[in-house]
Amino acid sequence: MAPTSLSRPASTRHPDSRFEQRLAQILQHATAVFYEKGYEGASMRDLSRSSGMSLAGLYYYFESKEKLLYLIHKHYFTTVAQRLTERLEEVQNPEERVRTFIFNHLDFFLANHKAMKVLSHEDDVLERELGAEIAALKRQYYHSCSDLVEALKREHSSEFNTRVAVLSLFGMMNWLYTWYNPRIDPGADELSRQVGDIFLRGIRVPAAH
Amino acid sequence: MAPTSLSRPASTRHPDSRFEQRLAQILQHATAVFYEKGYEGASMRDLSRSSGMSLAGLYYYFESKEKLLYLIHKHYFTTVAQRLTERLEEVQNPEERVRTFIFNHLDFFLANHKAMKVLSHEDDVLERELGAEIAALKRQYYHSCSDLVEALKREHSSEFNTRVAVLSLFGMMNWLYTWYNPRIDPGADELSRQVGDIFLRGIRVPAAH
Amino acid sequence: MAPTSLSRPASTRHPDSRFEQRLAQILQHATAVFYEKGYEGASMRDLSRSSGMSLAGLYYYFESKEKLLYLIHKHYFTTVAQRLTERLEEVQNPEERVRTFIFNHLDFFLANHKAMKVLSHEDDVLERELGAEIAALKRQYYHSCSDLVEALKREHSSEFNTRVAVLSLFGMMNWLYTWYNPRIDPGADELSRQVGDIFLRGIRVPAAH
Amino acid sequence: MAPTSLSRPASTRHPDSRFEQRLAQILQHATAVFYEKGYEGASMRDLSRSSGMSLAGLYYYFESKEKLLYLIHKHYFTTVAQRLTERLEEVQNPEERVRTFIFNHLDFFLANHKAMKVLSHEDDVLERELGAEIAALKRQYYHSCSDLVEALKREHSSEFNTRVAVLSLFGMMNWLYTWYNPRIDPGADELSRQVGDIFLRGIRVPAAH
DNA sequence: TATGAATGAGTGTTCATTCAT
DNA sequence: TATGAATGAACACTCATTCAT
Repeated sequence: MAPTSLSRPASTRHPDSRFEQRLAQILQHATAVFYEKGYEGASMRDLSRSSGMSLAGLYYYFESKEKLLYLIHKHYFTTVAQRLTERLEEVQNPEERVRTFIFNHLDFFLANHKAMKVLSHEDDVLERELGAEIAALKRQYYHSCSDLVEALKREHSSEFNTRVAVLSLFGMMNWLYTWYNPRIDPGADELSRQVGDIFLRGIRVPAAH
Repeated sequence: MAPTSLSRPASTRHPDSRFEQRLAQILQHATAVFYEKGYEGASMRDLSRSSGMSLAGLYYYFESKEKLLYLIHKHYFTTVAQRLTERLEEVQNPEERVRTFIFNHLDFFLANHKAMKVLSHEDDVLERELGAEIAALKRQYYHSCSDLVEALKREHSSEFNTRVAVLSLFGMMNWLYTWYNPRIDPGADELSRQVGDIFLRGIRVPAAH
Repeated sequence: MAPTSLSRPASTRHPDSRFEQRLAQILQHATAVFYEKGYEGASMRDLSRSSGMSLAGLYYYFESKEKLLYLIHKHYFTTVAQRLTERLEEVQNPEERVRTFIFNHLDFFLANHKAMKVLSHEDDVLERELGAEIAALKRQYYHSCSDLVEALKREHSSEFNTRVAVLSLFGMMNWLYTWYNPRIDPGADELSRQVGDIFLRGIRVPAAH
Repeated sequence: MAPTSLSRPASTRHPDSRFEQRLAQILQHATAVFYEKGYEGASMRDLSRSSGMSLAGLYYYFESKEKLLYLIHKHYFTTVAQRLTERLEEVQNPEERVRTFIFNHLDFFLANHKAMKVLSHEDDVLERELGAEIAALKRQYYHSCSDLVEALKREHSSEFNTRVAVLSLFGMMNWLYTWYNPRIDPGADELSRQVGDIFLRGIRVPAAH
């Protein structure tokens, strides 16, 4: 995890320093609190309590509550996108590549479900530069999915509205945070197979001619 | 729209009185504000400003900010469910009935997109009795969809996890609030056709034997 | 009960009119509410609720919350003082006259214990003219007691600080509202005998020479 | 003065720390404000003004207005009871022990008359646990007086209602806050002698036989 | 005679944040 | 590296009161 702009001058940090480790812990606690109470509903006092650090102490690690949310967004988005890249390197078949995207997303989603609710739910609270940066990350992630779907579409000579299809797929996946229950619902493997089935069968539309 | 428990004794109200009308206006303004800022992020002062009524004056119409959110939830959920019932009366074919559900939902969604974001986004902030009542409404709505899908499944002798399928469908539809853009995306008719296509094709899974 | 200055022009009132009766009822309800919550702690809404009259309606009968407290003070003080006058007319013996004062006070106190708590407890909240008028009433009542004690003192040729003695007597009597329990404590007759015993024995101090 | 439950963890406090000192100062200011305006009538803003600390700053020292009143009650009650214990250690004679109680009470009362008005006047506003704890303290204090009076009663073989007598004594003493004027009334020594005279002579009732 | 509707000022309390240490 | 102490601004909500009807 490598947050880019922190309150401390960059020159005094080195990767995986105690600073980074401590910050990562705080981010975890904060994620849990935002998960429970939402970003607006959570107070810095809540974060202080959950992390065991004093209110003032927290400000050594990030400069504002909003920046903290930014760091969370950035960390998880960077991570999920990076894993995706790694996994796609080993897959060539267009349909398998889409399935890989879905599996990667859901696998990460279920393993980090608190963070993923935060990312899904607190999508538009970041403002200005911070918001723009995260939005760019998301756009990029969206396009990496969109590209995979387009490739498949070409292979199948299908006809459908890619934008609607891809965003519907994101809807199926991101809405999970409202209903997924690990005790009764399938795990990442089976779930991504089922969602993949619905989506892939769903878009196999022979072009009309 | 008929809010159930208000500060005034029920006996002094009659349907569509000035009181009800004024409350309905306030609900509209409040919906717009919650849409913009979220429930937690919106202050009663924001509501006062947007509705043109004094802060104290608002409390004549509802007893708390939470009750206001409850009234919004209740109004829109009741309405969408009622329209569904009406529309389903005229449709017999199982597949058409599922398509009717989708169209009804998206039609209402797009016509009341601010409210629908509020309903989707502020799903779990209502507590205790208020929350339980709305949750019951939502469960009922979910089951009405689930029943339609089950009927179709029987007809097609398909095999799939109904729960996952139905909640994926809700995901496709409810996630709309994060991306739908009336200038570039299709209207309710076409959109519900496309979503319906993906979903219905997606679940047409012949039973293995 | 004849309050002196009300919001309605005097010319339109006549004694025991419906207006006076309604006001008297409101005063009773208000007394009960002030007894429970204190003057500052009670809201006009509480009074509205307890009297069954609308918030705005109350203002037809008195012009402010403070004036209402004034009316209560005035009514009860006038009444207890008037009864005292009547009772003293039939008693000549100095000691008996002091006992009559005590009995009159306690008899009234126990019969109107809610009001008496209000009078005792909300002693200094009335301001300016209103406060001055009630203070004058109380001073007069104090002096009527003080005079009786002075008369007795002369008869017995006792020596003691009259002010301290009389105010101690008032203390014994007015403090009652904090502890009197009708189920275990004696009634007005016996209680005033006991308090009278303590006080009268207590001040029978032969002058030193 | 050792408040029991504060917002800071007990482990980080040590007796007479700056925190305790500052809290004690605030308690003094608050006592003066409650004395002037009553508990309900005083606002947190009044306390802020009188103590020279910001409104929000006050909440660092106690968690609510009610808790503040509790701390005041507790401090003064604990102190007066403790002094009583010390003074009684040196007195054996039953009558002198009652006189010691009276002197101790009035001495403290006059030296802390603002606080004592608050304790007398805001007797029943504390609720639940807080109220119960203070009520227990008061009951204990009442019984320590009652025991002394009982002892005297046995010695004199007197007959009187102890409860009425003791509560009358408290009435004489606690009512002081409504009338005591240091410029014209006697000091603690003389005043407690006079009150003691009235009370002790008052209860010297030979048993009837 | 009484009230529904409304309000400005105020309530107790919490907010994210700062700064000396 | 971390915190105790403090703050101005804001929070949801209630206050006594008014006024057209």
